Amino acid sequence: MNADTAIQALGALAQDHRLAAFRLLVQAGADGLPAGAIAERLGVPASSMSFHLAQLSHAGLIAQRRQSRSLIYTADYGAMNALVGFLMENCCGGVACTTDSACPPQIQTEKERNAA
Amino acid sequence: MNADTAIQALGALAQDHRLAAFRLLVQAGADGLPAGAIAERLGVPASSMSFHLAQLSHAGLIAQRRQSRSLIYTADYGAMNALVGFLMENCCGGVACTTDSACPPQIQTEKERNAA
DNA sequence: CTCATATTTCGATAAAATTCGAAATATGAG
DNA sequence: CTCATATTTCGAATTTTATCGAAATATGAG
Repeated sequence: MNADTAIQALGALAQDHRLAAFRLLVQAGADGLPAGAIAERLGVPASSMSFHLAQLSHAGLIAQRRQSRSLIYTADYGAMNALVGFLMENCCGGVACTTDSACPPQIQTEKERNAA
Repeated sequence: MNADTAIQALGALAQDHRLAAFRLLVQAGADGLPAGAIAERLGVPASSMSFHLAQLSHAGLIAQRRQSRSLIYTADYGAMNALVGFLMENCCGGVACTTDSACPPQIQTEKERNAA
């Protein structure tokens, strides 16, 4: 993941309705949730929620599929993983930035993965 | 870490100059860097950089100390760690969201830590 | 085809973030 | 005290985000 992609993802999550929506989708798992259900559970008008879902989608954090009349959104765990990986590699000095590091040398950097 | 704090931190990192500045500070380690050096290395006017450093500081991601005429900024690894922890706990389904999970059950949730 | 449901797109407005020069503040040197 | 350096704060302009009702699009039922 490059910095521009990371900024897109960080920005997508840096908004309360979007973070809440993403968390709902993470909880919902592979089944996902239809746009209307997300909007209703968060008390946000459908058109506003649609705007936020588009942001998350554009950032690659969620995927969309149609099921009859509903558009079902699902969290993309891979994208989230990539974001966390980026933060750990670029913003934690290359090492897991935990003090009570339970698992310090196990984290493989992107470079190491590419080399393997 | 609660959602509001996480949103602050995510928003602080979701901007190219700020992300770049934070990465410089991570590289610089405990010594940190003076505001002027960051601004110069990123080619950003001092007043603009000052604005961005204030955002990062307000989000708790960096700390400030005065050394003679310079204000030295340093990355706060603990805050970064907390952010990564929040993302892993709340946005990865409670488990490390890695597919090739090197260290899956080792990650302790905030609840587990509080209980211990 | 017509109607109802689910959701997005449009458009206009309001709110927040970004930019950066100029002026103000803080510190130290002579 | 006066001057130079380092940085922030202020103010004003520009750009980006967020909000939400109304209209448009997509799908399926009868």
